[in-house]
Amino acid sequence: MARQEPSSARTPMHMIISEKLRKQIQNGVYAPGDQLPSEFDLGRTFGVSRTTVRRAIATLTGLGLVTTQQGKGVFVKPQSKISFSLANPLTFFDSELAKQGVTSSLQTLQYELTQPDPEIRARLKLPESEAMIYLQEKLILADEMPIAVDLAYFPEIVGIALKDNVNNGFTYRTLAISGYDIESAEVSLESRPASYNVRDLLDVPLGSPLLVYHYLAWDKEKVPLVYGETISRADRTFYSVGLERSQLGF
Amino acid sequence: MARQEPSSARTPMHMIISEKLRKQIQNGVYAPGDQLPSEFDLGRTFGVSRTTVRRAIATLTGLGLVTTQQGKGVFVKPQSKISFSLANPLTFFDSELAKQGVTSSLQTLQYELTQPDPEIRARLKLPESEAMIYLQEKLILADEMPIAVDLAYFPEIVGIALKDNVNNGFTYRTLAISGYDIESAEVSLESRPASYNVRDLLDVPLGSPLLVYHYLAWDKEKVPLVYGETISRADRTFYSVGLERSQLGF
DNA sequence: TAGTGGTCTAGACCACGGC
DNA sequence: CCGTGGTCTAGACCACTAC
Repeated sequence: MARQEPSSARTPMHMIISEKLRKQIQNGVYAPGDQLPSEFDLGRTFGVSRTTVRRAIATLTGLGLVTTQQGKGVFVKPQSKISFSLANPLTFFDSELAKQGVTSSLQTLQYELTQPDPEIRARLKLPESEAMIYLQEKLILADEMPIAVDLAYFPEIVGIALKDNVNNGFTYRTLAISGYDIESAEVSLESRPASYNVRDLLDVPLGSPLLVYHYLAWDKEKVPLVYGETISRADRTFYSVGLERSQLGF
Repeated sequence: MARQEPSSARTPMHMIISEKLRKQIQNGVYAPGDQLPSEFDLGRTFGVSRTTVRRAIATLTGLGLVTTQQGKGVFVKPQSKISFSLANPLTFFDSELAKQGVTSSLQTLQYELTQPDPEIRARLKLPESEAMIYLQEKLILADEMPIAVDLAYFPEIVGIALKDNVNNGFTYRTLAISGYDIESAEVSLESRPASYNVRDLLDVPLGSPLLVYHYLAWDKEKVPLVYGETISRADRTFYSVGLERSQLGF
């Protein structure tokens, strides 16, 4: 039942197909928002089974070029990205996004006292193993679409003070209002594939790349005030910052 | 020929299988470096076809948890990441990586005069459309394995001055030696899926996440000295930086 | 030579969207 | 209702690795 050409061409058919479609998308043959031919049609035009076409489409999905919608078809994805500030991505994020022509909003999903993971406890330098923390979970929307989730962990004392201001503005600003002044911070950025938890919140396929911004902030006495992670869709966001001579590493 | 249970369970078999394996990997049932059962065996134990097993394995590959090796098997990937400095990732990168217990080296793939893309020309603010630039392409190795590619674009005058020092140290330091002092810079970070070009250089599967670090540096007169991109394997690297109060956005 | 993953087929049923 | 993508099968051949 299986048939395979004498492998005159070394490159597999699914790759030939995905490359052809990729170039057509890049060259504007299919514009953002356009629908690709159906899997059945593609199979007929390339003379391959539907399985092979699906393999090619899966590649394009992995490259972030198309999305599939059951019952409708395969569509070319728009590509624009939103900029976050690396020095402080989420303070004033609303005005910053407005500058980029994007309407934004915040949604606090939860704010609760809970027991921290050992890892979180270590980062916040909490000595006792029974110490509790406040967890704030927020959803960041741009143009009505969720683009990021923020998880912030506060030591209990800090968290109590924040309680009333939780819905105003954002982390660093909220801290300042409550009388906690940040003196320094350590931030880092990594990329991670989407797992099941965030997949639903951010409406992305499993395994698609996410940007994870970690932040740890201290007061004058080097006491940790907050640790957090902002998890954003890598296909919709990037981080940037300007650096002066004194800040460069030489 | 096709058989499908009455869909008592709503979740597809390939997802059940990938989730089961994912949890086993997370719980250490399969440690880093371990080999998973063969596709044939997994199909037998789960009572599904090999195609379905392969679909599950593809998910795990997308999550960065396993790698497949033709003729050998499926293996659990080790997970450690190397830190780059965000303020200046590639100056002194050797000593920085040594601190992390990693031996590193640099390999200049090419250094040549060429005609820039319109995008590069715009970033370097080159007025004439016939202006040429120097392109430096470098491979960064950690523990003998390629983890990043760096593409640096220099205006012609700058590039000539650099010619003799190209193999010493790295971009910013090389510039300083040649008498070009950087006064300020704008850097940004994004994540992008691996395309065919970098796939071979970095030895990663197509579509796996990459971190892309963009840098644009100017002298005192705000004349661009270099624009570049450092493209690194997201499963092997992250970026971090310390910030003082004055640098925070408030 | 045996065992592994990589590619591919022809056909089935299911779930969803829109007419 | 039909057309779309989502899931799945049983079996084939190829390419690579190891013994």
